Amino acid sequence: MSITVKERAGGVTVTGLTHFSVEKTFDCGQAFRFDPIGGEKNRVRGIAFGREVTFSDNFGADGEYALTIENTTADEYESVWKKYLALDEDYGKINEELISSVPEGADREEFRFAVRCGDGIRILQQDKFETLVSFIVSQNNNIPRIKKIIAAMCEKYGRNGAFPTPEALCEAREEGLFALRTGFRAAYIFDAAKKVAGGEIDLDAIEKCADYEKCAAELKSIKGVGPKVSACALLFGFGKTEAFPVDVWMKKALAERYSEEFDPARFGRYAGIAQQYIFYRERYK
DNA sequence: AAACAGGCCTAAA
DNA sequence: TTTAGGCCTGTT
Repeated sequence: MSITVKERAGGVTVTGLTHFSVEKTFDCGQAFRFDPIGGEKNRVRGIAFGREVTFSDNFGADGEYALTIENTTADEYESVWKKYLALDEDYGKINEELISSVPEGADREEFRFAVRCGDGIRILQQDKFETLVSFIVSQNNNIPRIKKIIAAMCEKYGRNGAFPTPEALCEAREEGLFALRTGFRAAYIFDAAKKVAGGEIDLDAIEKCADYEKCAAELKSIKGVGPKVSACALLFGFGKTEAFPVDVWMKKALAERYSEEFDPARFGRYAGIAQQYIFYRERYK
């Protein structure tokens, strides 16, 4: 079944999708500027790349699954949202590949269950600088406060709702960032803004670089960016699906549900997608 | 009201 | 190389 895009008044409707869920994709903690509207978890509104947009999905009267994107055009879908939502990836195939990469036995069955729980999650490809800063803010923090801080940052230092540029955050200075209630993270955010704006760190080059460890090392030269933050930034903002962020939930899942022999490194180039399934299963099931 | 939140830094072994 | 405290803030 191939994907069909229909343009209509104020938006587009996409049919023929499989392995996609608005709710799971926006509820798994990778994006901080989207919220459900109308009490419906399968309808979220937010801002990405400076564009306000609404995503919703449902099964129509004919039983066909459809994704609706409001406030866009077919052209913009092709140039922006398709890549953002990772709709050009074959997640069905990826899922099979991931499952078969786990040695047969209890570990594989547990992972198969995690895939069933998390199926529908797509790894978004968000703005690089925004993702980097967002995950710096996320450390030792909780989702509601992370969202509040990001919103305040966009409000105060962004233009027309867009996430602030590195230059804008440099001008804010550490004091301005601290005033957003970022706490001890203010110095970290400022260091990131300074290094990116000054050209010391080239985010585009990192995106193009195929050497994952080199990319991670580069980001880790920013104060406040360690293994977890760099992995999340690379996964959700730089298209590095091999990144495997290990947080408290992952440690718990790996310790309690998988054997000693289980090695996440074997997931390979799509390890980050496996990570999301395991995380989602742990967090929500 | 003490503990905790999808970590990281620094100091010390 | 690994480990223990401490950190801003807002909630529970």
